[in-house]
Amino acid sequence: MDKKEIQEQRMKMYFINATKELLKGEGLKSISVRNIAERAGYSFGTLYNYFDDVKELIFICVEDFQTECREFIEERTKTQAQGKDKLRAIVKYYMFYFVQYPGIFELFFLERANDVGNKKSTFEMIYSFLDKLSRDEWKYLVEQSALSKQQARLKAEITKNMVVGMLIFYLNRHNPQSFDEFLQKTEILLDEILNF
Amino acid sequence: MDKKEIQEQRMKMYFINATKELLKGEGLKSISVRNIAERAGYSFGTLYNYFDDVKELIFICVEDFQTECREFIEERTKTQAQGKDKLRAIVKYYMFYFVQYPGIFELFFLERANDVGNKKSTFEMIYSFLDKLSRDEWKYLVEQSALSKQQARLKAEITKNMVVGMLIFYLNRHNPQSFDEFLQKTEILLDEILNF
DNA sequence: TTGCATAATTGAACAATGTTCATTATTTTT
DNA sequence: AAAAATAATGAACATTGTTCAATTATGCAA
Repeated sequence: MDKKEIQEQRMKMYFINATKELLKGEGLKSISVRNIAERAGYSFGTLYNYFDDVKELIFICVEDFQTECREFIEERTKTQAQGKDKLRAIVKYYMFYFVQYPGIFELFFLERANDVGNKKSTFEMIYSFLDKLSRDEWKYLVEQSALSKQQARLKAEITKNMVVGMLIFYLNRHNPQSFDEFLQKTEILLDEILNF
Repeated sequence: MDKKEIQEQRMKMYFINATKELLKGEGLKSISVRNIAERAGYSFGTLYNYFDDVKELIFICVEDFQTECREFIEERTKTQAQGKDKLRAIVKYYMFYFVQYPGIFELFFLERANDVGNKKSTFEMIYSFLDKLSRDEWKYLVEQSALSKQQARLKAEITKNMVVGMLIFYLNRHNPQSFDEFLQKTEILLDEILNF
């Protein structure tokens, strides 16, 4: 039935939006079934009529946040001309997005891949997310003969992994202590990687 | 009293060793107060006569594991002559140690810095751990005029952060899937960073 | 409108978590 | 041996995710 479909989707949305609000606000630690359900205006039991478990709900949020993150970056970099500067900016705003929403960072990178199935593709999406965001710029630099295709691949890989490490230390360990220092460090290390 | 001191230390050791065994074996997820206490041969309540909370117990393990990790690396690299190869080897075995004990990786890098005080220094120790392990090699390379002091600092920083990112993706997300691929990727990326 | 059948919502109940604390057991001192 | 001090214990509490029988709401046919 069509009506059923619409109603079910609407119900799901209530829970999804509640979860997204909590993740943005308080982060992963504030997520509980009872919390989500209360914010959605239903009992915690009702949640299980629409989702198998709380993980399913949380991983639905990942895709929404990815879209949001992409838009966040594009808004801030679309006017820039192709090249190193734009590449740097993309990576920078990619990091800033997660600094703004540490809960989403946890969700994207720290949540364990316990089990199976459909989540595999979600993880793959997260892993290649920065690659997709910066692909055009690396490609452009290769076409400009600024560096070889192989070197671009390696530097992109180094960047991708380094960025996660930096975010861990900053968000989980307050190292560096201030955002200013973090910003400065980001710039300096990206400069070193793009120093060709 | 001296006797009291010895007895208390001994009691602490029972719990610490039980915790270390669990971390090495099953990882952080298998850690529970009742689990630790059972393995130590006492009630879970007894644990609280010797530790403020389970976090204190866990963070004591960090220092022990750091010593173990340092020895693990030194055993495998002490015969090598100073230079790039040894530096690569140190970083590699640093990573291998955590691949061997993913629970210790979680403990070192993923456990949140919730609160205060004495843990600050523990986190600082963890953060600078790879720096300390590889300091002599970077210094040697600078002395050999292979690269500038500033560049060495930056490359060390890039490496430190990248390594954590790579371990996250490998241990938490099974990316790459096999240890062989992970090993290969490690070598290639370290080569690129040390390509001077 | 009424009555029945189907569907959706609910929260009590369960297991597992960390932590507290009054009670019990042990050891030390007198 | 009795008293005092110390240590060990597990019942109890507040959380957590999840299940499911019972309740409430809804849709539909008569």
